[in-house]
Amino acid sequence: MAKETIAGLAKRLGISKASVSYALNGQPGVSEVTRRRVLDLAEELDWYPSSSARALSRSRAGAVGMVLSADPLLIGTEPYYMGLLAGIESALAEGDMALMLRMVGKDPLQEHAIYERWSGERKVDGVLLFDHLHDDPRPALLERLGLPFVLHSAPESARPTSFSGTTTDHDSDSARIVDHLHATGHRSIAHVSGPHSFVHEEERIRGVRERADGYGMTVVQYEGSYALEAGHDAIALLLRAASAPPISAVVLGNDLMSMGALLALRELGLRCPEDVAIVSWDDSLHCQLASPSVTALSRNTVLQGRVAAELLLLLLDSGTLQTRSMPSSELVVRASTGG
Amino acid sequence: MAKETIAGLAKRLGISKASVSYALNGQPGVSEVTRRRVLDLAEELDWYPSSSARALSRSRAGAVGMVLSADPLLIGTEPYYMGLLAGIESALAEGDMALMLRMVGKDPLQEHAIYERWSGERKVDGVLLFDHLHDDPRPALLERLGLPFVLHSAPESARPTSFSGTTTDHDSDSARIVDHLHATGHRSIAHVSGPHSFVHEEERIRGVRERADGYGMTVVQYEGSYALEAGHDAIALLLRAASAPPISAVVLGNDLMSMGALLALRELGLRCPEDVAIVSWDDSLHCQLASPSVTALSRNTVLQGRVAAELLLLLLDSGTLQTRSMPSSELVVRASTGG
DNA sequence: CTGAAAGCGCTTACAG
DNA sequence: CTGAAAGCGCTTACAG
Repeated sequence: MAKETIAGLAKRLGISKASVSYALNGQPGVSEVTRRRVLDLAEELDWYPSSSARALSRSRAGAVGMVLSADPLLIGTEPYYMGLLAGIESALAEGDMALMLRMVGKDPLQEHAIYERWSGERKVDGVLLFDHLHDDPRPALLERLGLPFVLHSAPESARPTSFSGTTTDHDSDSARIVDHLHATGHRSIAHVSGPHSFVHEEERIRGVRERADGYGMTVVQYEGSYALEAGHDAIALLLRAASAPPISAVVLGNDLMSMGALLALRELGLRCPEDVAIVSWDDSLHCQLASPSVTALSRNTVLQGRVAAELLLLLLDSGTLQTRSMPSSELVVRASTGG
Repeated sequence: MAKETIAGLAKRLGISKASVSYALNGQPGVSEVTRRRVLDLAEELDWYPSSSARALSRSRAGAVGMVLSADPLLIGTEPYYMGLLAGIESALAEGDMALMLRMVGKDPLQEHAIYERWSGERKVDGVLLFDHLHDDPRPALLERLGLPFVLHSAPESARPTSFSGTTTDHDSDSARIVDHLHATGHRSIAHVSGPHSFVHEEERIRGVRERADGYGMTVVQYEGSYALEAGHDAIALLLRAASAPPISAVVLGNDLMSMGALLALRELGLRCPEDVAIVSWDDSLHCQLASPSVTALSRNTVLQGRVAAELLLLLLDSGTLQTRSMPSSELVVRASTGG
């Protein structure tokens, strides 16, 4: 069977290609009777319009792009990204948009090159941006390229002027964690964040410090890499440095570093939570399975992906810039803080 | 700046569109001088040919599709899929092919509908098939649709007659595991597999049984779902059933079930490995972090994805059907078997 | 409501 | 080696 085309359908039905197209796309310009006949025939023949022909004539790719730019090792072990992907995918599928996925290392130039290419080839209609960086060059680049985008976890201050984005209330997340530690008796804590180059880490750091200050708690900050080893090394360093009062709880920026912290405590012969309590800024199966299980901030990553994708669809369909705040996270209290 | 086109470049250079096209695509039909001028101008203008126009005139989408069809919860926690994706992506990027990703639940009809659509819209040039099922309807469907595909982990018996595929030597994997258990003194073991509907599970089951038989070992088989709870429940059930000699080691089909098994042992007050040893058929960070750490078969999932993608590219470029066997896995011995 | 025609931006025989 | 032209399969003003 030769591939059917719109011309073929038109001939079979004795009408013009235009009518078939109108019928297919729900456009006015055909009678209901004709429309039904077209739709029925398409269904009967299992026929779908060619995506590339459509893309060419509509000047719309029908796809959005996402670059996963992180240490491949991290991506593989971080459940965070899979959740994000699942959410994105579900929203895109509903909007009949395809997801174009690329994974590259931490090299920003590679990521930029992909955007240039996508824009030049008109391969995607828009882009999803995650992990907002301090002085992030990507928004300006995408604007120059004319590629619409949604910035996930944009700073609260970013009003929907030049781009769409989701915002996360890091202050509230920070407060949740610090409040819990204060309530369980901790007065001197450490905060092992992810890289300061991420905007969300800056905000978390400020949030934790301000909340702790409010309670008169001491907080030592340490910059980690999100890798398990970073959590391990941070603990070793922080607990070696004699501080008064001694650190009795450590907040770590993700689940991997929290696992590293647990390992380090074990090596040092320290008990958790009796000697040192642990809180993870990301929940995952690792936190649940660890012994002791780890108290963690549960952010709904699937929902986050979904909302970001929805904002992008909205932007592409109607040009509407919008900011949506993510629902606040929940602290799941487990054994690592005596839960 | 209006979008450049091939016609624009041709005009600027005072040559025909055809020449520009030939130059761009490395085709004969242009002098080296002209080719250079074209390439230089394209570079200077940051210009790339429109992917949809290309796709339409070449009748080639420039993308391959992959449907992740599994319990979303499983996908999120299984590092397996991320590794696969990373490998696939790296091979495709080198071949200048895009990856079209869809995630659906376990409903096979949904997956089939996606293939029909992709084929009808000519949205992808080929498809990557994972998790080969017993009586898998997908190969026949894809053949009917005219969509080339690669079957990952096809049975050894499948010669490259009708499709390309990778093969895994499950016998050797099984032997590796059983040998280790036998060497560490176990004579009565249980094997908690994944669903029997997967071809690879059938082969593992046979492999384990045959090898155990060779040693005169007893082996009880149990069908799990790959979910953590399945591993948990299996342990409870298997150890309750009094068998002689009592089961002293359990092999579980993936890392999640192995974690469940560990939890169940703890609940039952049994020590691992002293009372019951554990082996996981998939290695992951979970196996490393668990206490005790879990002996696991380390399959290189990144490589597996890469090879599958390479086979598909080969098939699409040259029509060559080929079978490639995956390198055999390595058993990483850890504390759960007394390592 | 319908049809003939141009256009989307490439590739590719076909003549020169 | 180069150019003019047809074709890929849709969509969309534009006339009727």
